[in-house]
Amino acid sequence: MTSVLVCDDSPLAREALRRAVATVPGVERVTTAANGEEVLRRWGADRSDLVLMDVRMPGLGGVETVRRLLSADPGARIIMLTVAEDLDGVALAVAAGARGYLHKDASRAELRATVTQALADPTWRLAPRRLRSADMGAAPTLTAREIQVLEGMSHGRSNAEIGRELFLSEDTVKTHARRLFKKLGASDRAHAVALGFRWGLVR
Amino acid sequence: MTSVLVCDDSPLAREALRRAVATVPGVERVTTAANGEEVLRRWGADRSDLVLMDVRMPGLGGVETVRRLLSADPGARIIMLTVAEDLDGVALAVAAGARGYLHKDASRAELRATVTQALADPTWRLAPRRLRSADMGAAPTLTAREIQVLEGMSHGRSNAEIGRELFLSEDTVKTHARRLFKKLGASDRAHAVALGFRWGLVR
DNA sequence: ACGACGGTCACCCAAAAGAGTTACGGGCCC
DNA sequence: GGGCCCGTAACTCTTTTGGGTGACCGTCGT
Repeated sequence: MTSVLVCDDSPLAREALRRAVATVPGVERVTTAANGEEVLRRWGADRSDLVLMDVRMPGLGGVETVRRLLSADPGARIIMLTVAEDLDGVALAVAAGARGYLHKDASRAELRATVTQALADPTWRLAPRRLRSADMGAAPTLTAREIQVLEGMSHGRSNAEIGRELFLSEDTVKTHARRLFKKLGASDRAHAVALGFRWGLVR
Repeated sequence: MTSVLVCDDSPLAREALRRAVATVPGVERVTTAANGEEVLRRWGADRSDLVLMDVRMPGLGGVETVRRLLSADPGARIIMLTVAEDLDGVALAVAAGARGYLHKDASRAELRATVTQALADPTWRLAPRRLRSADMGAAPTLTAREIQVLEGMSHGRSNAEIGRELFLSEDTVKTHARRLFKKLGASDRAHAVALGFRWGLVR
């Protein structure tokens, strides 16, 4: 009987997650909880094979819940859910023993792939090197050039100035800019800079 | 009654800090806060002799919290906590009036020594010249409106979109934008967003 | 009562940005 | 050898931005 426990304080997110997880092949039961306390209570009576849990929750936070759950049951498999702003929390949760994490913007396919993998392989863990705060979650991978251009933007330089600085034509800078916008999902340079900060790509 | 206030958004780090600080000779009480807002709220009712605060926090950033705390109470003694990557943030916080900083991987002995020193000598400051890299004096004060506009920019919205969102004309948004650029010393919106992140004005 | 400041809006104008498209050479991986 | 990605560059065209300026109305403090 393969069962998964989904925990999120938002009823909407919880329900969406429940439905998504229920479509994963092999999953026979999905239970839900609204907070860390409920997860721990439920765990006493009924252990699931996998727990999906939001990092940020009222009351017992996600990290603290991971700690307690693992001290009660060292074999528990936990995947954290997170939003971009929460990189520190994810790092702590993984340090505390969570197996991996999913960005809340992850596609349904991504979620299903991760859950499938975690269920199939009880030893599965996210490769630790991917947990550097800079490329956590669905962190887009920018090339060195793109990061240089993004940094130029974050210092208030125009495309022409960035070009002079990097010995490139302005047109080339604009090409890099367009590509990095696309990768980051940014609508303009201000947005790109903000996302760069949020992803830890620039400082 | 010597008391210390510890502020970190991560419960794990907060608790570890609390325990470490509690072992410092002379410290009789350690209170905790999870974010900048809580520090400010708590400060109204109950002033501690020393504040240890993370630079990076959700909500009010560490730098902005330092500014507000000191404008409420110029005598407040604040030590910033940081990870290695955050040197600019530390420099800004110290420029804003924090007395010094501690690396998060500082040994417990180092932490205790620094806390002891800060408590013993109310005038203690980290040698300021060591932190000049990003120094630019006083932190800019943006109005609520200006911060709203800056936030809009950080989410990739155009001036017209920000206007619709805030029920303002585009021209008014542009006026706010021009003014906040001036205050921040920004050359364009991307630069303004970057400075907003560096000052802890937005996230 | 006066001035400073903040919020609102408008107009003009030049510069910059961004989207779309094409193109070519160099690595790198199957 | 054929993709695929990266870096480079150019072209056109539309939209947006940013600077300058002026103006009116509140509020707050002196």
